[in-house]
Parts: sequence; structure tokens; C-alpha cells
Amino acid sequence: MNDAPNSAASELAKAFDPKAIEAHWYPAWESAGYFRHQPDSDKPAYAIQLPPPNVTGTLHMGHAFQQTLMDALIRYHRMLGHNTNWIVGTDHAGIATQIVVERQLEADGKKRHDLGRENFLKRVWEWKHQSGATITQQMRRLGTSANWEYADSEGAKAGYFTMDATMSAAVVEVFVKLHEQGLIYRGKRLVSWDPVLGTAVSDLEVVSQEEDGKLWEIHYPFADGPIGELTGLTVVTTRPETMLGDVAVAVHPDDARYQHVIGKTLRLPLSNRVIPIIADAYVDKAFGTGCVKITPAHDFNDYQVWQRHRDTLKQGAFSILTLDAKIIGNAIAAAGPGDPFKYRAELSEGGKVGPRGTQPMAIDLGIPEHLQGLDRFEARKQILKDLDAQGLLVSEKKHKLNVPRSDRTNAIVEPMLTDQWFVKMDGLAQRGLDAVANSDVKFYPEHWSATYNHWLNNIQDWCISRQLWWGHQIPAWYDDAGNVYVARSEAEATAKAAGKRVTRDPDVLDTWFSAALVPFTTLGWPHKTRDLETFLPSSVLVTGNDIIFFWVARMIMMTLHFTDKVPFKDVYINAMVRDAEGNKMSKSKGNTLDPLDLIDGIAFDALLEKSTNGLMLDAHKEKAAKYIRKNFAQGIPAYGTDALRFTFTSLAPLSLTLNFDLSRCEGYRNFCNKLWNATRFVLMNVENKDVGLDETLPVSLSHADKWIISQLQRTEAEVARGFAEYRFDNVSTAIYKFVWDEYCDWYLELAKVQLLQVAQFADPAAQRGTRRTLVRVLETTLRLAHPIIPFITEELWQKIAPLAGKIPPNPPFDELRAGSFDELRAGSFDQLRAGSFEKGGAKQSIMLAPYPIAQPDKIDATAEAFVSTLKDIINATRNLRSEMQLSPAQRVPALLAPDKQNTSTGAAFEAFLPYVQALARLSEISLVAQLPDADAPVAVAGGARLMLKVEIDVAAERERLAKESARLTAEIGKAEAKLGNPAFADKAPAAVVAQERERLAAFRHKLATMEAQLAKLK
RNA sequence: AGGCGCAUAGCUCAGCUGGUUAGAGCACCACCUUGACAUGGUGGGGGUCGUUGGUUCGAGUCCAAUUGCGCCUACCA
Repeated sequence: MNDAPNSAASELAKAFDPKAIEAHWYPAWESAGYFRHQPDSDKPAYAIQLPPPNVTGTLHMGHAFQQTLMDALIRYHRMLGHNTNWIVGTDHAGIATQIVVERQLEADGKKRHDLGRENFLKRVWEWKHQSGATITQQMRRLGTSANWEYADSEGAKAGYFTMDATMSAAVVEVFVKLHEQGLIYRGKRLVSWDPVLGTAVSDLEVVSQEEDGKLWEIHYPFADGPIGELTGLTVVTTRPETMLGDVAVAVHPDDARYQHVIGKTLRLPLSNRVIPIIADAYVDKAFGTGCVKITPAHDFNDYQVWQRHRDTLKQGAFSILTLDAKIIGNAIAAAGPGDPFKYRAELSEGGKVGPRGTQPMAIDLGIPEHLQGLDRFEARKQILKDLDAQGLLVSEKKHKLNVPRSDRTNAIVEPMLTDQWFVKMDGLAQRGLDAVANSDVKFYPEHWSATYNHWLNNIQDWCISRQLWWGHQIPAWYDDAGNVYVARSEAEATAKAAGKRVTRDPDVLDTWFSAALVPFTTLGWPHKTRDLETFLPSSVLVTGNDIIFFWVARMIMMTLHFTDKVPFKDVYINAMVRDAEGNKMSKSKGNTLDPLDLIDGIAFDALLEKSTNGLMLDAHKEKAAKYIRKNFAQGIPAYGTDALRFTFTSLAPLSLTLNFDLSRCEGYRNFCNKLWNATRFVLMNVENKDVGLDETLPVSLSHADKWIISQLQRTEAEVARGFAEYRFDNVSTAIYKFVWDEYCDWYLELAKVQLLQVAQFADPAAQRGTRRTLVRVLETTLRLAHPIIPFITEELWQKIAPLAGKIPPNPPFDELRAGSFDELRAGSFDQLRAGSFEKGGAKQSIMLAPYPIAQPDKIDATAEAFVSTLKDIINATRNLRSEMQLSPAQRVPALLAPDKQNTSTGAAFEAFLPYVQALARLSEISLVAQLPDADAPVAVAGGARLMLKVEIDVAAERERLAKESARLTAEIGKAEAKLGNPAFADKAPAAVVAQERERLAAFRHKLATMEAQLAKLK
């Protein structure tokens, strides 16, 4: 680091080794404060909100992919001079985290109730402090330039935590406001209930999948004896145990079979309660018997039917299951005064009665005693047995049905009537729809807005209460009479209750409630802060399609409601990372990849151990092991962060999935090595040489020099377009092609010729021009690539930038103090942009250097034409050599004759010779007016004919020429046919027709040359 | 049941508003340890663009139908 730049080449190892570079630069950047925003800047703001990962989670491929894209965007805009703020944090992840800690307790044979709420929460906080840093540390390995110290009220350099003091206060504020506005209400509703967790879950947390089940027909006899031929009705059900809660049987109003029994009554088997027969269009006449049992408390559809008929039914909806899904006893709570439909179910926990308050009133449901207390599935078996014994079980058939399971526990969800808190969606959803319709928020790819719209158009009120302990406790208190007081604190609640004793609602909020507020709460809301002005809306949200509903839509609604601003302008929906075969990555298949293993590498044994460890089922273990053996028999080599990032950006499609291909990762590691070695080459060739730092000395640039500069401009433009369109693949490809295909494959080779003191380039101004171009194009390229591959570009830039006059040599980067950063950066942009960095300043980082912007005036058509022709000649010559089976070592002489036809470039042919000689490996080459008659191979390219002076097999050469002629003849035929078609000439645009004519002429000319050569062969 | 996405070389993917011989990386074949790089160089083989029909002078690209795969939403007890 302290060596003079002219020994830089010898410092570079022969091959790129990412490990040490990454370990050095990340802490250097972070401690220098380079990731921070500029608090009082007038520069354009560029902010990104990180989808906060679960605090207890670890980094997976999806995170790594997403964060790479975000970091590329942030680095790009930071270099563009924007005031960047990548706001990060972690999510408390209510259910997920609580489950983790409960599992730990389980290992000690304890349940959370054994500890009590307070001690349990203490335990969760401990776990959070212990493991919460894992994912943020892993993120750092990816090179993420996140604003770690922003909204970092815990001082952990991990951004915000959704349950930290600041965020929690904002959550309470939002809840109270929404309640005041009548948008939050509490009510008894049928909700999806996870009996294992003992909490309500939202619709989104339920996943249904088709499973094998059974369909039973059960006969319900009429209460007052047979009616005509019928002795009763036969209902069809997949859940016979719920019959204990039936309040009616429904038939279709138009069903001719049952017209005469509507309004009659049935005797519910087992319970012996009398229930009515009702008519409702919900019933499908064609399904089963056309008779549906109505169990309002345990089925969403039945609940709606019941609501439609509640006046005629005069029967409450009552639960027949306890909250842990056992058949309840007969001491059912029902009916508070004034509300005949209220019920109170027995709580299974500790025999407490009813959530908060009201006294139950027992009614007799007639549930047989031997069923009481049975688990719902045990009860099903027993009920079927009982019915069969009574001759009421008509049939049993196999049936496929969709079973709703809780996302977290996989338990079958039970619709349950409980008291919950809800957010009204009506107005909020409409604003959310409008924001996207008006393009205030834009989806990339655009089609995701359809998904978004569909959901918001069909949205239900959001159940936000969870019967958990870990989360934001709901700021509502109850007095003994059951009155509710929503307040910011217990003191406020007590005041509202006029001093009555109040107890707080034990429930907590859905995790997504606080997540929905992040766009503004992280910026200081409810206070009016400058950051709220500056960074809201943020520029873009990068996230997965799986949380469009959970998070994206809710952020849009909440942020609009509380700030009248959209949370972000763009939403880039990234693809889901799959394995190379397109399969979902899952632990049980063993096809998950740990991004850190791709960075650091991992041996086969360790990978096998890691992948099978923690799997419960042996079958899964075996499957995972098999996958590892098949795909990673050699383990995984260390590719380094840059290669991984380049792979992600290159593969980032605008489609649904990203199939992660390890071999491409290897390819991009090779790319890094290529860049590394190109830099070595440049350094070697400019050591102790004049690289044009003294602007007063004359500089002359060759066509080749001007060409690579020209190409660089085109690449810069392409990259800019790629970023603007979120086409990260195009950004990567443009950089890849420029570096490898143009700079390395061609320019470095051409520059070698120029540096060889060939007479043509001996002039010091030309030498200086070549060296300066080598250095400056490389320096610019490094800046261009930095957002994608930050580590290697920084390392190399430190060596190259001084030679390009961008930073002074021997700068004390490591001594740079964070405190001086803001002024330093504020100045550096302008200085660097003006190309007049003052010597003696502190060392800069490529992170803060200005991003290259295409300069159209440097696009040089002449130079591009020159190199294009040169490439054609060289390629044709190489091709010819290959056809002649010349080995690289065989240097042969050649003759080059410009075509008579070609007048425009004729003068330049002399200039081609040294390049062609070197790149086509010729012993000598001379320009002649006309090729001699000889039995020698000839290539036609670039407006010239080139003859290799070698002995040839005449027959083979004849064959080669004949083959080429045949191809040309075919092309000519096609072109002639096209042009011969009058419709084409009439209707196609003139340019297209002209182009086709040119093509034809070129083919004809080439063919003529070929045939002339063929004729010369003896 | 509705909605969306995808289908191009053996594999993973590009191909912009329709217009040269459909491209890249990996894999494959041949030659090469050439003074940046064997994590490399040079040359090469390999695709009737899922299928059918249509629009057009011209279709991988636009339209319709169809097949297969994937995802999402809602679900008939």
C-alpha cells in the first residue's frame, strides 16, 4: 500500500485471490463512513429500503441475490453523486422467532407458560441479542454498502429493529390514530386459527394444498317423522366432527327434490338438537346429495350462510372446539345480555373463561359426554363409529380436498370464532390501487401490478391481532366491565377509564403491521424530520413476489394514509432463486446453497455434514446427501464475493425464476481473474514510463486508441440504460463484453504492437498516447464495474488511479478518519469530475469516484471503421491459418492486396500491416497492388485479399474454395429472390432495401474473387 | 375455476419498438505452456426458436388456438 505506484505490478499476485481483498476493504469502507448518507445535502436523494430480514435468520440465496441488486444500485447512484441512503434493519418476525425460542424450551421439557410472559420475553430478547447479528454480519460479506448506523437506536450497527424503542413508539402511534379514525376495530369474527400455536393467523399465512381425504354421507332424520317418501336428509361432508356445531341444513332454493321440506326440521344425530332446513343459493344442486350441513363456527362459507339466515335461524354460531381443537364440554358460553349471538368458548388454558371479561351463560349443546375433550381427529373417528352404529352413516368415499395449513406449524387451520382486532381496508385499498394506476408507484416488470390490483380489489379486512407473546403488545386496555380503552400508555388508558382498574390486551400485532410502517417510521415519523422530506418516497423497492401482499401493498396503503406520499417510486420484483435445474431450493432436497459457501468455498465433507445436519427425517437426509454427492462431489471452490455478485446480476431476469448455475459463477470468477491480469499487464507496461500525466506534453492517439475509447463510451451508455431499466443482466453483459472481448482480446493486443517501438509508433507522443489510453480506459472501466464487483475494482483502482491522475500516489487511505469524510467527499466529486484532483489530498476510494458517463463526442466513426476492418482481416487470416492447419508457432509470410473496388480505406492499409503481422502470427507481411498467381490460400475480408505464402494441397484448397463459393451462391440466391420480389421493393423501407442490395453486391464481389482464385489454381 | 409467467444449442440464458448467416457463458472437438491471464489463447462443431394456424414483402419477435412446465388467487360441503 505504501509502495510507489511504479512497483504496483509486482505487488499483484499472478492470479486473483479474493479473500484477502474482501477482508481488507469492507472494514476500511465501513470505518471510513463511506456507507453513510449526507445529512444536509442538496444533492438528489437516492434511498432504498431493505426488506428487513428476520432477526434470527441466516442469509440465503434469495437475500444474497436481492441485496446484490440493491447494493449495485446504491453504489451506482452514490458514484453518480447522489445522496444515497440504504436503510436497513431487522424484523422481529413474531411467530417465527417465538417458535425458535419455544423449541429451545422444549429441549428442556418446558413450555412458554412455565416461564410466564415476562420471563419468556426476556428469553427471546436474549436470543435476539445473541443471534440477531448473524445475518447483518453475513450481509457485510456480500459487500453491501448499507447505512448501518441509520435509525440504529440500539447502536448495534445493524440499522433499525422493528421492536426497538423508536419503532415501537411509532407502532403505538399508528395504532391509536387508526383507532381514532375508526379504521381499527375489534370484533368477533371467524378467523383462521392455528391450534398448535394458539393464535389467529391472517389469510396470507395459510397455505392450502390438495390432499387425500374422504367424503361422508350422513343421514339426518326429520324431527317429526317422515315427510312423504323421505325419512330425512342426507348431507355430504368432509368434516363429520363439526356436525356437533350444525345449526341448519341447507338446500338450493330451486332444487325440486327438496322444495317441500324447506322450513321443516331435522333431528341432529348424536346431539339430538333440532335444526331447521333452509334454502340458500350457495348450495350446489349437483354436488353430492345437494344437502349441506351448516356449521357457522367452523367453516367460512357456512358462516356466511348463517349470517344471511341469522334472523330466521334464531340460533347463535357457536364453537364446538376449544382453542387447541378439542371437543368442548357442554358448559358453553353463550349470550351476553343484548347480544343473543355472542358466545364464549371454554379456553383450554388454565380453565379461564372467555377472552377478557364477559361472563358466560351455559347452554346445552347436547354433545355426548364420551366425545367431550377428544381431539378433533379422534372425535371424527368416534363420531363416524357412533353414526355407523345408528345406521346413519350412508357412505364413505375417497375425495381430494384442499387442506388449509398454517404456514409456520403446518397444522391444519381451524376456522374459529374469536375476538380479534382488524384494520378496515376499504379506503386504504382504494388509495393503494390509485397509486399504481396513476404510476406514482411503478412495478418492474409491469405485469406484477395486475397481481397487486387483483388482491386489493378483493381484499378483506386485515386481522392484525395474534395470540402470541413476542411482538408489539396491542395498546388497548379493558376495565372489568369489558370496556375498551385504546391509548398510548397505561396511564392514558387509566385516565380514559376515569381511574378504573384496567388490564392490557394480552395480544400482540401481526409482524407485518410494523413492517408496513417501515418506509416512514425509519425516517423519524411521527416527528417531522428533514429525512422524511428527503428520503420519502424512497427510489426503489427490490423484493420478491411472495411478499407483494404481505408487505408491498400494505406499505403503500399505510404510507399513503399517514404521509400522503407513496413509500417508493419503483418496485422491482426480483426472481426467485432456484437451483440449476429450476427446482425450489429446500433444505429437505439438499439443493440449498449457502451464499457464503460460494464466496469462501467448502469441502465436500463439510458440505455434506452441513446439508444433512438438522434434517429430521432420514429420507430427507438421504435425498440431500444424494444431491450433494451428485452435484458437489468436489465440494464448492471459493469464487469470491465479486464473482457471486456478477453471477447474480448476469442472471437477473425479468422473469419469475432465476436458476442458479454454478458453472456460470465459475465463468465470472474467471472474468475477475481476467480483469486482474489485464491490470497486471497494464502496470507492467507503464512501469517507469510516461503515462501522460503531464498534460502539457503532446499526445497522439492511434486509430486503435481512439477505437477503444469510442467503444468505452458505447459501453457506458449501455450500462446507464441497463441501470435505468433495472436490466442488471444487460449491465453485466456490457461490462463483460467490453473488458474481455474488446479491451483484453483486441485492444491489449493492438497496444502491444504499438508499444513494440514499431517505427510507425516510435514517436514519444504516440507511446505516451498508448500508455495513457491503456491506463485511462482501464481506470474508467474499473469505475464502471465497481457497482457490480466492488472488491476487485477497489483493489485494482488503488493501483491504477494514480497513473490516471485520479488520485495522488502514496496516499494514506488507512489513516483517513471518518470525521473528515463528508467534506472530503463533497469536494472530491467535483474535483474528480473536473479531472483536476489536487495533489496532496487524502487517498480516495473508487466508491466515491464519479461514475463514468458516456461522452458522445468521443465516439469516433473513423476509428471504429478502422478497427472493424482490421478485425475482419485478422480474423480471416487466422481462419485461413486454421484451414491450412498451421500451428501457432509456424510464422509464415503473407501478402495483402486492397481491392480495386475499395477506395475509401485504401490509404489506411499500410497502417494495418504491423497489427495483422502480430495478431495473425505472420513472419512478414507486405502490401501489394495485386496478388501474384500462385498456388496459395487466399482470404477475402475487409475490402482486401490476403494471401498466405505457404505450400498447399491444391485439391484441398480447391475444395475449400468451392465450399465457400457454394455458400456465397446460396446467399446470393436468397438475396436475389428477396430483391426480385416486387412486393419487397415496394413495401419494405428504403433503408432495408438498400441494405439488402449492398449485401448482394458484397456477396457477388466476394464470390467473384473466390472464383478468380479458384481459376488460378493449377 | 380464474389470473399470470415461461418454453431459443447438451445445460443456464440473451435476442430492444418484426429486417444481415439467431447470439453469450459452460460443456464438446482440434491445435497451442506465444513475455497479462491454462481461472488462458486461436479455430471449429452444434439450434427447422414447443406445436398449428393467421397478419405481413418479411415472424424467434405481432395475433389466435394448442401442448407442457411453473407460480399466484379463490375454492363445492
